[in-house]
Amino acid sequence: MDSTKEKSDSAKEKSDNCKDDLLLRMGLNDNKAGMEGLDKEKINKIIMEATKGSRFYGNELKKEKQINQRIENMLQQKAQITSQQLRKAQLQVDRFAMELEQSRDLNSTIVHIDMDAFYAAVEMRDNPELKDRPIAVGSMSMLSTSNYHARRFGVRAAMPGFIAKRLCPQLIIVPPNFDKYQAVSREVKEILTDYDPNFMAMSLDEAYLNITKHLEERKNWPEDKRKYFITAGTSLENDNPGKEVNKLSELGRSISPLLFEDSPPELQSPGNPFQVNSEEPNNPQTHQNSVVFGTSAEEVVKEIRFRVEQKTALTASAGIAPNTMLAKVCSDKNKPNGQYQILPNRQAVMDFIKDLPIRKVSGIGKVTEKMLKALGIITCTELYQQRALLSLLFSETSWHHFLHISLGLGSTHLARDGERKSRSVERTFSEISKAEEQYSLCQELCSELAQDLQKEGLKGRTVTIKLKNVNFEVKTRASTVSAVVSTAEEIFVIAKELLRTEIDADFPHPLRLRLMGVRLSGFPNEEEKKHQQRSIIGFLQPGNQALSATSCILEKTDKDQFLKPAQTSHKKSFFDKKRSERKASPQDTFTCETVNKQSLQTSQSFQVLNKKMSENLEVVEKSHNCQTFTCPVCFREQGSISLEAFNKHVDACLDGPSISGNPKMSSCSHASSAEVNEKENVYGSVSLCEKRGYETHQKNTEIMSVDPVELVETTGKPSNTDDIGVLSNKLSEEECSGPSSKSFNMEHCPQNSCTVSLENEDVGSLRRQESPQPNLYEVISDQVLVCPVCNLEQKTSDLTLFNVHVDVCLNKGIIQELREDKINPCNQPKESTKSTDNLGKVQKTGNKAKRPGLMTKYSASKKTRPNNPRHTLDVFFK
DNA sequence: GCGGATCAC
DNA sequence: TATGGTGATCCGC
Repeated sequence: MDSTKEKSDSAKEKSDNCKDDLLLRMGLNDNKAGMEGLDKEKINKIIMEATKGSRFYGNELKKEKQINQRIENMLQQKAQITSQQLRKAQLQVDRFAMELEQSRDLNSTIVHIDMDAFYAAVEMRDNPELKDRPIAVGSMSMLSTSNYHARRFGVRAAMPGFIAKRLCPQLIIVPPNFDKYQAVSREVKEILTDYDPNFMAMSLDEAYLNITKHLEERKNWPEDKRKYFITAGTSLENDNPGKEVNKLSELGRSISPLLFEDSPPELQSPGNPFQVNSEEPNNPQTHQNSVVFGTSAEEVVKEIRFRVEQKTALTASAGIAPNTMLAKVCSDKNKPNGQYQILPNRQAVMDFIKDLPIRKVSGIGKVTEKMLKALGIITCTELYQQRALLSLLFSETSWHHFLHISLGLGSTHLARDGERKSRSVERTFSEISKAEEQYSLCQELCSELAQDLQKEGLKGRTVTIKLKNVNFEVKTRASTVSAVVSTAEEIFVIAKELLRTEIDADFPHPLRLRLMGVRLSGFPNEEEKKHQQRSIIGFLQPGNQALSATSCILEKTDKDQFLKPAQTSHKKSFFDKKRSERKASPQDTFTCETVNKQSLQTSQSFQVLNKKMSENLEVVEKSHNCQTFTCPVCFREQGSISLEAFNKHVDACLDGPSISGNPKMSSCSHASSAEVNEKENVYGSVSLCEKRGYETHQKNTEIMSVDPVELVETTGKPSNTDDIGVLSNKLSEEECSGPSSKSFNMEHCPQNSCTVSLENEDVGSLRRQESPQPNLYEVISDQVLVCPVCNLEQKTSDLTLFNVHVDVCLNKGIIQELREDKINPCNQPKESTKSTDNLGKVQKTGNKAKRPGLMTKYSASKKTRPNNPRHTLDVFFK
């Protein structure tokens, strides 16, 4: 009877914050008279008092309204379904159900292991003072878990600590110690490996095992291979010194008394420490100091739990079933420190499923539960009965999922962890409204993210920022660039721009933020990486005639490794600064940092740059014949000259080192590689380093372009080309470390010519091409690059950063603004002249005719960004 | 590709 | 005083 109470301990309830649902769930916290704890009314009252009127609650109400609207939409749609449609759907769904039934696989034995109140249990184990007391792990702001004692007071995971304290003033909140949990988790996983080397860890305290193979082998195992000695753990000794511990019947409580004493007494059936639901003929045999486990699945799982407890003094619960979906539900059934098995036959599965509330199933969350409840569906049986209707109201993915659940079907093999798809960092803080602080924070997040990315060697193309305002409204903004990025600086260039757009959009009102996050995704898969690899090899292959434009997508140089960790320069973190309330000057708090390094960009920059250039040319073209042009080669403004004159300048720029009207241009080299080599070997290498040291104010840009056709022709000198791929690595590693560094740089950069035409035809052809002409630009700049899109000087010598900036420029469509305001996007946010829009404001949307999806079909609202379109160049310069 | 949402842990 | 962080996926644009 009361064991059903403990079922409610499932992880699912942990994360629910919605008060309505909380109220419902609290019914599971009722206590017997005289017992310590709170009844549900008290719990709900306290929670409501602590919650009501808060911004958080306001947002919860708003979200609830949206869900209700979705439900209303769904019910409307349901009302329009004809009986004929329903019959047709029934046939279709039943056909599919039949197929599923035929493919039902009962041959696998899947185990789900779940450590009981893991973090809390570890803390209790390691601190005897916490024994017998209600504890939770987390902070005043948020708890990640609570022990069973605390749960009697309604203290749950995902509940803010300050509310928990009101529920249970004696509650001890222990700060989390993840390193320790990790170490314990490793110990557990070592055991699991013995039963399934390919087990799937879902988190520190949860894992799936496929023990099918183990069972097969185990059949023939002699007894001593299944025999384990019982050792009393340390926690045991300070519990009940005189207690007899070497009997299995005592294991449950004696070895890990802490948890058990918190458990409802009815779970502690003295003669049966392992909660099992079937009569097992070969229960563990206890001897003097050892125990022998049988060969059945149930015995295996007992053995696992026994070993885990012996090793860690912590208990685990487990579920055994023919598939993962069922095993997961099972592990929850006899929690804590229990196990449950669904025997591998259809009847057993269906019996189990019959009255199972759908909410118990992984994947059915709060919202889905509510929507299905509106259709009268609470149990799996009802889910099955309504299958035809569901197929008409939900997306295919969704109703397929529902059908699987209602038939008790699930995955029978443990999918190997796929490749990571994204990496992110986010942080909650007390309100931050000042733009410069927001930028500064953003920069810090980018640095953190970059560190994480570097550890895993990840580079991606899409940067997403996440903002949550003080009203708990969340929005994300993403930007995809044409080449992978990974360093803090690269990511920040993009993130900053996204942030700036949002700040501008709300101007003159500040963004009142409580959370900010940065994510990188769009990692190239293995195939793409290989392709890039092949491309670079093909590109550099001597005599390669079939040099296609696409083959020029080269691997970006791996310069991060020689980039000084950006963070090391930060003595104090943003938060530290805030905390100490030492206000730095605006320039300090937010500047687009000049990257103190020089990097040679061999590859993708060409693609990016070329694209930008071609688009820039269009810009120029569209802005009539007399304009301020910026040379795409030397990046100097050419003043108001005609296209023809500008073209001549570009040609000249490409043709020779001396450029008319550009006194600051130190070289725009078209020397032979030998010349360059010599020159740089003798002078350049040293001078560049020196320049950075002593002449940092001086602008110095060197540009080389490489026409691939000529490159191929000149590959008779292998030394010129073979090493291009590693060129920047070497260069930057040795950057400024000695005279040799720069010579390397030049040595491998074959000179060449590149003609840039502003004739319409050429511009058009550039534009039309998916991939630009395979020209390879290498820009070496000591100080300043000029963005060919926005025409503004970029305070960076890092070409990749520069390219990212250009990408961002294009993506955000800020060219016009920039040209007008002459505001560098790397600098302080400008005062936007844009009127505030209703960005983020909720608007109703009409019903769509298409088949609904679970998540959005019945969406109650839609956000629009009327004044913040994703401009394309075409739009901009129309 | 983007943005909002849902879900798990 | 005070309601998390990370990753994945789906769906409609």
